[in-house]
Amino acid sequence: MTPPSRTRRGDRATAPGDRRARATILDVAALAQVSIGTVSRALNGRDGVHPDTRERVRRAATELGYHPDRAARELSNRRPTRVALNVAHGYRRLTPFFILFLQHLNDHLANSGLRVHEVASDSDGLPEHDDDAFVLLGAHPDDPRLDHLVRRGTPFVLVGHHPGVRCVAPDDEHGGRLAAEHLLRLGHRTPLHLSATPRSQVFSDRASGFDAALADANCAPATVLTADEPSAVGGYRALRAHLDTGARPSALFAATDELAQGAITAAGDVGLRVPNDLSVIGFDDLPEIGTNLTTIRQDLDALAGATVALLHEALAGEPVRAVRLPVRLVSRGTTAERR
Amino acid sequence: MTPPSRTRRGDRATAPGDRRARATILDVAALAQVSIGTVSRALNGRDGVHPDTRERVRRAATELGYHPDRAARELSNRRPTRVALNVAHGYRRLTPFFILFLQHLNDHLANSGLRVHEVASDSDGLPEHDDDAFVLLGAHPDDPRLDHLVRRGTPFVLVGHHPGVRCVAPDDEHGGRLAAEHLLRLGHRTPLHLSATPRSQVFSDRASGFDAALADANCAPATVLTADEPSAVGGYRALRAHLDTGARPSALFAATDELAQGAITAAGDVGLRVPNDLSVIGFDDLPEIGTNLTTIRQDLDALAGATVALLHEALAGEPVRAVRLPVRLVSRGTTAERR
DNA sequence: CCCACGTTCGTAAACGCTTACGAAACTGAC
DNA sequence: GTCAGTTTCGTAAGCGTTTACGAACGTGGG
Repeated sequence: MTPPSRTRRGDRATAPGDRRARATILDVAALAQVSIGTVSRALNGRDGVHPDTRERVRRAATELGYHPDRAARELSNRRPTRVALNVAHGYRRLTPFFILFLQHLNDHLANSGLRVHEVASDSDGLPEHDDDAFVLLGAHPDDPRLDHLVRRGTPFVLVGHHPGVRCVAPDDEHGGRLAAEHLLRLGHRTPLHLSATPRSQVFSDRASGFDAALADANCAPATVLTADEPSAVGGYRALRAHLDTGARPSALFAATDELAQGAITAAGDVGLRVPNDLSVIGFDDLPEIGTNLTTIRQDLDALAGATVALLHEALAGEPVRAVRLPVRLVSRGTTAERR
Repeated sequence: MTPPSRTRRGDRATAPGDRRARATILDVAALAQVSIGTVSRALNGRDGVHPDTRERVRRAATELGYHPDRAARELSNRRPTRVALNVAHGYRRLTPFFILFLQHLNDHLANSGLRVHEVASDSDGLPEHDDDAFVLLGAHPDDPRLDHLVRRGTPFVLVGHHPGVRCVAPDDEHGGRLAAEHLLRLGHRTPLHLSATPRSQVFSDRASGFDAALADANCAPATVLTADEPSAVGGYRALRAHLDTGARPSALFAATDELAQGAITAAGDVGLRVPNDLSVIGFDDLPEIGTNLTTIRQDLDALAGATVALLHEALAGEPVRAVRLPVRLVSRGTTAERR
């Protein structure tokens, strides 16, 4: 075997005092004591690389903060950078909200020289190597995919929250808070909270913001109704069951516009008028919801834009950061003063 | 002089029956009977190229539909693709509308791997060669920059209209039409039209759509008031002068929200109430306008997104197309039925 | 001990472009 | 007709990656 090739630039890694120069595959090769071909194969998951070697290369790459140059890769590959969308199992189902977000995301991606390659909807399976980057939509606290991607050094963005990874999310907790404060201002001191199962991070953040604001106003934590699915019918059934026990709440915070939708129908069916007898506030501000719903608005387009911006940062090897997008209260016709 | 180099791929241009393969600099060099170095210099406006040769290369490039590969160029340049914004002289001044659009455009560009290099605000001067692509904001019918860019084969997008070039614009004419129809529905058959000078394409499109709808309803063309500047004070002065002659119109279509703003103030100053005595409808739907203005809304974010999408098409050498973005009526509190 | 085979890896070419360098051709003055 | 200076252009290296090819090594059977 010939000794590791020392090209004219091979010694750059030996003098790491260099200015802002990004590490190249040559630097990694020098550090790991292998050739550039091996580095490429190791990092791209090609086989024919000894596990030990692969590990050594990976370590060298992370040590140097190496990220392949997009232009060079595209030139060599003869294809644009491809990003795959990967939806967490069991998480966000194909709700209207979700589909809407996907459309915005697609637009932003398409305007970015990036190409959406694949949308895996129910993948517990770990991401494969065919794609250059990933957008993860939601994640369990101990999602194996996260660990997998960081280990492999693949650029990715998580839409959701997780400590230590590059992620973006609307400020769900603050949204819950806004909802509570609005209701409190209207004189409702014992509002209901309508949530749903599966109870994702999103739902618990909204709930905890809501409860925190109630606590600040010296109110007891809200009674929680849990719909068996995060949809209009789920919301309907949950509230209807509650009302059928004779309960008569004056206000309700639904974790989703769809849940709110169902709740309003249920209220109507037992003769309650909204907002006179029952104030209802939702979350998301879906344009589809025809009613005049008071809700917490999140800007899907901004969310999509931020996702793509972070993706570019990931591709460029910039440091990890988390983005939290503001939400705001949109006060419309389904909330009123307590009578 | 050595004969033109025939590399292993040099003969591809000789067999143009190839499938979707994009023309490379080699093909152009072969067709123009020069070396690739000369092609690069000729097309990039470097000097040291004989005018005749340059012309020959240009012709070869357009004949083959050649566009440099972005990845290769970035790899060689060691810098991202740079795009310059270039504002037409005398056209859109720095109105709030315009600034707002620039912000959206900047966001979309930044999310695109593209970098804004330069904003030339008052440039009759022709674009130089430092940039890889251009966004032109507005253009005269016989703007020399257009011809210049097409000749040079530089990728660009015009925000505005011009036959034969890649451009994007809101549907101003249809917007004017919507305004007229709204006023007609409310019973106003002799509305005023408040426009401004300089009378750009934008203004004439809005006016012609307005007049066309009036004509369809068998109404006479609207009386036109022309403000001496497209601002709130311009609008104020124009309408105030008109009202001071004793005229008492029942409705007015302002070509921009700012003009409308000024008009409303003028009406108030002579004791006219909006919308009871005078209905006012604007155009643009600026978020800044605090009043409850009925207006024609255009989606700035969509406009910016489309601009960037077209820019990518230009960079990729795809065929020219023009995009026209829909606008819609937002009916609020400054228009009412004629009494 | 030799040979065939599989595994692991290094070498170098290729992607399409820009540009430093130097060679050829032309210019004009002498 | 020479020669220096000026245009004009061709050659080749280099940008950072992927990957086909083949070399080196280890393994096992005979």
